[in-house]
Amino acid sequence: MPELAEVEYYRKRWDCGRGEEILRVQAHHGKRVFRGLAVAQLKKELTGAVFTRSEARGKQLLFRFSGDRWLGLHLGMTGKLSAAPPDFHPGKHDHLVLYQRARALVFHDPRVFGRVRFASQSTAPPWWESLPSAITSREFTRQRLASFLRRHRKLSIKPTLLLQSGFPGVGNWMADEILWRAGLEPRRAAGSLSGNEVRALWRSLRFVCRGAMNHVSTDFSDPPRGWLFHARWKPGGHCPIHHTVLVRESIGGRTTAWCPHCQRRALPGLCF
DNA sequence: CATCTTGTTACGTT
DNA sequence: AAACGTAACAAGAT
Repeated sequence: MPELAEVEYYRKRWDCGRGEEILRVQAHHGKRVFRGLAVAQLKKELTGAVFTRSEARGKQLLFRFSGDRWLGLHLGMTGKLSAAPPDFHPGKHDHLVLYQRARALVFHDPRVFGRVRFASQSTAPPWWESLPSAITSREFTRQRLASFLRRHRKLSIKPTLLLQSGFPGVGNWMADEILWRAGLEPRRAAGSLSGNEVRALWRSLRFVCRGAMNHVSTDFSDPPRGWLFHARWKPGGHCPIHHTVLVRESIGGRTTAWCPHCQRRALPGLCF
């Protein structure tokens, strides 16, 4: 479930524990979220460490602790972070719990597609450092977008937007929202976009990412009225602009909702 | 009960 | 060598 803004929302759920020591770590070796990880070492090295700060990049989360300890989290499809009272008893899907004096920091993930990483080193771990720059950053230029689309020219634009190496944080609902606003058919090949269409896509990417961060990341409220978000999951949902019935189909293996009126090749697009 | 899912990755093919 | 398409992973909702 969590995309860009939801991930940022969950990151902040642990902010209340900043500056405080981890007294005890609850983690069960063998749970899927710990795949490839030495859980005993994580427990040992995080115990006694002070949680200092955290950051989100796309769907990736990195929590820093004193003593050069780094905890990486990915929330997968159903992951959530929360702060609970210090006497919290973990349930079946509470895979990692960091106990502090005043609270418990909980990582909960029923579907177990999420992932925990851990590193003990003076600089941020390599997997973090090599993440692409944010869509809302200065580095995300139209030229960079165009070259990414060229590299994946045979792939439909919808699954292209889901590639985290190019569009960090974009998930299924954001991709549909972005294409709708850019006026692009989701099945178009990434390499088939004209200059104007690339420009529209770039603007739409920035608009949707900024909007999602502003509206969703602080309190998990829904995006504003008029966003496709509100219509896309209802069968028979209507385009917020033209009230056309949305098409729902699987594209690149994911359910896609789109407006056959707005998202047509002959139209200039830009339903802002 | 069958089918669906807002994410990623492994694997075989192009 | 890269890019591409598909299946697989798991559990809960409908």
